[in-house]
Order: sequence, then C-alpha cells, then structure tokens
Amino acid sequence: MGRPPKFSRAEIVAAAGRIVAAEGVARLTMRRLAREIGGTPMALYHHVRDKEELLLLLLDDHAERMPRPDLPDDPLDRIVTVAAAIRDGLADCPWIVEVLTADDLMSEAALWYVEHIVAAAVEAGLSPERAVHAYRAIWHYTAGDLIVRTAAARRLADDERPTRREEVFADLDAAAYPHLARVADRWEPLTGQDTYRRSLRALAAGLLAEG
Amino acid sequence: MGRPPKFSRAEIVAAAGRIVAAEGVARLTMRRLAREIGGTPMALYHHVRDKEELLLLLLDDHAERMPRPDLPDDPLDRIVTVAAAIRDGLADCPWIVEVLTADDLMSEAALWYVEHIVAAAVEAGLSPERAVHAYRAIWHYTAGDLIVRTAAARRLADDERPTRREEVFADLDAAAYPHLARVADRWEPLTGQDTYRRSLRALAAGLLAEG
DNA sequence: ACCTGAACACCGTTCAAGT
DNA sequence: ACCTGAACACCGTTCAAGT
Repeated sequence: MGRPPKFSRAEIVAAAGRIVAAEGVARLTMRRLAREIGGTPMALYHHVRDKEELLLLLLDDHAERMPRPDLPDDPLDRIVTVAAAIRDGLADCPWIVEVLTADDLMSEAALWYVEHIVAAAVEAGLSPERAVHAYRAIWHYTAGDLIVRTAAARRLADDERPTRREEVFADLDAAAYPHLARVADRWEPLTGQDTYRRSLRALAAGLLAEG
Repeated sequence: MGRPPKFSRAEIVAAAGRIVAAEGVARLTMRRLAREIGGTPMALYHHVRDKEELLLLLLDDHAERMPRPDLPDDPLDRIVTVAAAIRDGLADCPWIVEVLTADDLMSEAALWYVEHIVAAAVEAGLSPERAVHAYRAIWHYTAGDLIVRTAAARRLADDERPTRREEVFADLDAAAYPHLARVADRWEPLTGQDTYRRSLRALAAGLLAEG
C-alpha cells in the first residue's frame, strides 16, 4: 500500500487556474482538467470532494495573491481603500462570479479585508454589531458591481444579437418614463462608466453617519 | 402548410414557472420542460431561441406580476420604497440569481422601478447623469444582497457539511483579527439579520448628499 | 493509498424528416 | 409552420477493479 502520489492538490488547483485564465470558467470541466494534468477525471476526486470545492480552492488561491493596500488613517478613506482593493482584485477574473454565488468570500485570505473594514467602522464610532452590518452592505454592493459588470462583459463578448437593453430603450414610452427617455441615448456610456469608487464612498459615508 | 400550434410561448413560460417554483431552477431543463408540456425538447426551440431566452422570458413574466408600491413624496423615502419593492419582489425566487448574472434587469416591466428611482434622484438635486449612477449603485447593492442571500439559503438547504464560514471562524487568529474575534460567536445571527433596508437608506442618503 | 476504465444518468442543441 | 426521432457532443459523478 502507498504509492507516490501522481498529483497534488496544489498542482490540480494551479492547472485549474491556467485553464480558467486562458479559456474561461465555462471551459473548466473535470474532464478538461484531467486532460490538463495528464490523468483521468476520477483521479481528481481523490484530491477534491467535488467541483464546487475545486472552485472554492481556486478562489482561496486567488485571494492569497491579492494585494493588500497601505491603510490610510482616516476610517472612511480606509474603508474605501480596502473595499476597492477587493473589487480590483476580483475584477479581472470574471469566473469569480460563479464562485461568489456559491460561497461568501469567506476564505482565510479574505479575513484581512473584512477585519480592516470592520475595524475602521468601529473606529468611526459604530458598535461592533453595526460595523458588521456595514461590512455586509459594502460586500453586497461590491459583489453586485462585480456580477453585473462581468455579466455585461460576457454578453458583449459572445453575443452579436442586440442587447435587451437596446431593444427596450428603442421602443421606450417617453410619456410613461420621461426621465429614462431623457438619458436613453446616453444610457450605454453612462452605465459603462466606472463609478464604483465614488458610490462606494457615498455608501460608506452614509453608513458611518448612522452611528 | 400551417398547422394549429400545439404549444404557445405563454404556455411554455407558464410551465417553466411551475417547474421552477416547485423544484428549483436546477431542475428546469429543456427536456424536463418538454415533458411538462407533453412534447419533445425540440418543440421548444420553435418558440424560444435557447435556454437563456427562456430564463429571460421567465424574468419578464415575474417582473410583470411584481407589486408597484405607492410612492412617498420625499425623494429619499421614495428611493428606499422602490428599491425595497424590487428586492421584495425578487427575494422569494432564488432562481432569479441565474438570470441576473445573464441579464441586467432590463425587462420592460422593470422600467417602472428604474424610472422612479432616477426621477427621485433628479428631484433631490442630482443631474440626470448622476441620477443614473445613483440608480446603478442601488441596483448593484440590491443585486448583491439578493445573490449573497439566496446563495446562503441554498447552502443551508442542501448541505450538511459545516459551512466554510464556520471552519474559518473556528480557527481564527484572534491576534491578527481582533475585531472579527470579538464578533466571531455572533457572526451567524448578525449576518443573518435583514439589514437591507437600513443600509439601503444609508446608501441612498449618501448618494443624494453628493449633490 | 492512489489511480484507471467503463459506465450511469444526465445536459443543450442540431439535423433531417414527417404532416 | 410546427413538431418528432435520432443523434452529436458534451457534462459531473460513481463503482469496481487494478497496483
């Protein structure tokens, strides 16, 4: 009994990362991954419980490599800096969406970000409970931004048909929706602008003002 | 040529809605849906382009049935009321998540909500452009809340293994993460609390305060 | 203990044919 | 025009067997 392992968990996760980076999550299948490491699909199941665990490991791996920014003294600035670091760290990997809907950004490596947002909120005067609530609001806002953003990018990438947005705005009832009609022709560029950070500051300011 | 259609788009969407309500999105497959209406998978493709379009139609159908709340005069109250109506309208259908990551809540029926949020923001003094940005921030926050919330519910439902959150908090480094350590044993109930509306108000207030 | 081969029970979608 | 049968090209995962 006992035979030198042919594959390690780390190798498997690294191979999965290569596939996802080169071809997208949709192409990360257990069969494709097995081919990548030169084994059979079944070999993978000796190192990970199932595909979901694999994706979670991939998220952990990514989270560990994410930059940890210098922390400003001002609590509001600090919250904005840390939350923006989360977003920037996840923005370039659209596959993260799949994992976000399955997990809670609760990897070990993510704790650093959570701690510093909660700490800044407490320092600004919130109770520990309210500080957790504030963190949650910021996380929901960030997750929503990432998901909507990457979904939009994906649609643009592999779709030639007109977007639903275009169709809907094309026959917009200007009498029923006057404010939308006024910005209808600018909707695409307006919603394409990256206003994450600005609105994040508004959110954080609003949350700190509560307490 | 010409034969009386056996199925209509509306029937197909209604059948899809029944499956999703009774068994969840994961069980909504083209084959299962075909069985439900008493036809073959191929018959569906004469009425919808593909599965994604079917999910979009399902979202439209749902959006049309969503309640439209009375609108308070105060712009901030109005924004909170309308956004909360979006969330409440989508909160009971976890499948919405799949569609949200594929679409942009850009169905005809959703315009009513968008219009009134943008209108309230303009009334509060924002430029039309900034009002659109404000709406987007609110939508991202709402989408993030829905996605994280329904993902958490799903995990609880079909999982007996301890959540990652539990594992991570179990061996938390209290020296490195003092603020998290202080709330660690209350994390579950704290993050389970529904603070959507309260934080939404903070967000909206922050956005309107910008000017 | 670790890996393989073959199979199970599925998917979405397309093609060619029927009425 | 609308629907069917059969097939294509996949999935994740399990079981039994090999070393």
